[in-house]
Amino acid sequence: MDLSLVRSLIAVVEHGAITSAANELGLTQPALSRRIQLLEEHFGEMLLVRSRQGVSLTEMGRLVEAEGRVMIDRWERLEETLKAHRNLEMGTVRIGGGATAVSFLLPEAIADFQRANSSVRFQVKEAGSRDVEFDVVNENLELGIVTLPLQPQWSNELDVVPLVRDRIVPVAAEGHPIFEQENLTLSSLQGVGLIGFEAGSAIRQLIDSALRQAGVQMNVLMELRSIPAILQMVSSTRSLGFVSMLSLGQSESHIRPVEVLGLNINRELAVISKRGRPLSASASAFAQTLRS
Amino acid sequence: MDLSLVRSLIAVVEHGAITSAANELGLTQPALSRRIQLLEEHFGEMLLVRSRQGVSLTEMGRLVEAEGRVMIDRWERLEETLKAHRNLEMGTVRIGGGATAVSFLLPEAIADFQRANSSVRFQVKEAGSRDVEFDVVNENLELGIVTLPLQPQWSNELDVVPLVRDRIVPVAAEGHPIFEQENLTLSSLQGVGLIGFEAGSAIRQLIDSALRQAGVQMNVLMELRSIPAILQMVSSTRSLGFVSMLSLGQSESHIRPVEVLGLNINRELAVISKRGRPLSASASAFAQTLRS
DNA sequence: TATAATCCATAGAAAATAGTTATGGATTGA
DNA sequence: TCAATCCATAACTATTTTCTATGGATTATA
Repeated sequence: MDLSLVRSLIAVVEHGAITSAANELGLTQPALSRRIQLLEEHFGEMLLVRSRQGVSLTEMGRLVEAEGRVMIDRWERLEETLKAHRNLEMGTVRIGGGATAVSFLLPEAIADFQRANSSVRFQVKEAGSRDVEFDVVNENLELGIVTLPLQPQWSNELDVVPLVRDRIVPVAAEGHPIFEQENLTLSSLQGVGLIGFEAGSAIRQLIDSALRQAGVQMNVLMELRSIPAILQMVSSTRSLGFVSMLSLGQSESHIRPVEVLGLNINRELAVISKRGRPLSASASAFAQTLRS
Repeated sequence: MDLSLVRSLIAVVEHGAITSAANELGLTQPALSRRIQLLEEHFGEMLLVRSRQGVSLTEMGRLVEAEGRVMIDRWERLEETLKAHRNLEMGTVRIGGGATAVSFLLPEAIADFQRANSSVRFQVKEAGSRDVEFDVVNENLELGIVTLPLQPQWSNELDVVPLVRDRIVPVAAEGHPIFEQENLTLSSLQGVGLIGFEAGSAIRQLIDSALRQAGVQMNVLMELRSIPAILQMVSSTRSLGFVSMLSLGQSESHIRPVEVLGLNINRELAVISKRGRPLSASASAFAQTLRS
C-alpha cells in the first residue's frame, strides 16, 4: 500500500523508460526496476511492457496509473490542507460561552481575529457555563468562556486561563423611581420585583447567593435566558434586573446601573480548553486574541 | 506516502489504544508507536493525543483519518478491479476487422463469449485489413481479424494466428441468366458487369489479381464497402458480385454462388495482436474463443 | 557483419528502514 | 503503596531497499 511505488510507475510512464526516470527520481535503474516489480507483484499483474525502446503500460497498468494519479493527488491535497490549517488559511474554531460572553465578548474578538485571518470559520454555541464545560471536556468544543469557579469534578480535566473580571449590577430604566433615592442600601431591595436569568445558570446562582448572604429576599417576576430580553423587560415593565457590566458597555440604551451600597457581585470569566489536548492552530491563535 | 501507515492510524483510533491495535496488527507496541510517529513526522503535526487511558485523535488527526479512509478504500477498490478483470468480470475487448469478419464471424463469436462472460464489453471497429493492422500496431486495438498476408513492414510487430481459410466466389441472384450456362469458364466472365468492394481493400486486391492473372477483364459497375450492400445490389441490378463464402453461409437469400471452372480465389483470415504485448485477460480469453 | 550503445533484469554487497526485546515514566485502581 | 497498564525510548536484530557490477537483447553505426 505504498503510493510512492505508484509514483515511481507514473514517473516511468512519463519518461517512457526506466533508466531516465530513475535519474530524475535520484535512484539507480535497478532500484526503480525493482520498485515496479514490487508493484506488479502486489497487484499480481504485469503493469509495464519492457522492450528495447523503453517501456509502455499494459491495460492493467493504465488502470493503476489512472487511479494512482487520483490517490497521489488526494494525498498531496491532504498535505496542503494540513499546511493551510497551520497557516490559519483554513480551520474552524468551535467555541462556547454563556450569554454575556457570546453577546458581548465574542463578537468583537471574532471580528478582530477575522480581520487578520479571514478564512477561519467559527462555530459558536451559547449555553450555560456548566454545559460549556461539559462540551469542552467531551471535546465537542475546543474552547469555552465560562464563569469561574469550574465544577470541581472537571477542574483537572481543563486548562483554565482567566480572561476578565466582571461585575454584576442591578439595572433599571432611566426615570425609574429607584433613581430618586439616594444612598441605596441592600435592604432597600427587599421585596423589589426582579427580572432574572433562568434558575441554575451560573450568573443567577451568583446573584442569589449574594442576596441570600445579605439577607435580602427579592421577588423574581420573570426568568429569561438572553440579556437583550432582560433589558427589554427591565425597560418595559419598569422593574429591576441584574446584568453584567459588560453588557451595558457599548449599547446606547436608557438602562442604567443602580448604585447600591455594599452590593458587590463579582465574577471571573475564563477561557477553558481540554487539558492535555493540543489546540488546533486556529483555536490556539484565537485564544491568544481573546487574551489581548 | 505509505497508506499502511494511515491504516495503522485507523486501527489505533478504532482500538482507542496503541497496545491493543498492535496486537491485532500482529505488531509490537513500540513498532506501532513508531509508525504513528513516522506519520506525524511526515505531516509535521501531532495526530494523536496520548494519555494514560489510550489515545485519541487531534483535529488534524481527524482530517488525516477521514481522508485516509477514502484513500485506502480507493486502493482496495483498485485491487478489486484488477481482480475482476482477471476473472473476466470486467473488461473491454477492442477488436477490429474487415467487413466479412465483423459481419459474419464476430457476431456469433461475441455472442458465444458473452454467454459465458456477460460482463465483458466489446468495441468493434470495421475497417480495411491494412487499417486494422495499423491500429493494432499502434495499440488502439488489442486484436484484429485481417486478411493475410500482412503488410511486410509490420509483420514482425505482430503476432499472427491463422483463423480460417475463406473462399471468394462470384455470386448472382437466382434466375440470373448466368445460371443457365453450364461449365462456366473464366473467359465467360469477360466484360461482365461486376459489383465490387472498394478499390484498395484486401479482398478487392485478391479478386483483381486473380482475374488479371487469368487475363479476364471485368467491368466494375460499382464499388461498395459493405457486404449486405453488395448483395443487395447484386440482387437488384442483376449483375455479378464477388463475396466471401462466409457471408453466404447463414443468410436465407436468393443470392447463390456461381461455379466457374478454374476460378479459385482463396484467402486466409488471421487474428493479429501486437507482438510482445500481453493481451488483457478478456482479449486473451476472446482470442481463445475465436480459435474454436 | 561486426561493434558499440542502450535498454532492462539479475546477483550480491551495502545501506537504510522497520521491527523486537527490554526498560522506564506516568497515571490509575486496588 | 503497590501492581497494573499505558506509551516512549534505547539498543539490537531482521528485513527491505538500494547500490555496484554484470549480462542478455535489441538497435543503430561503422
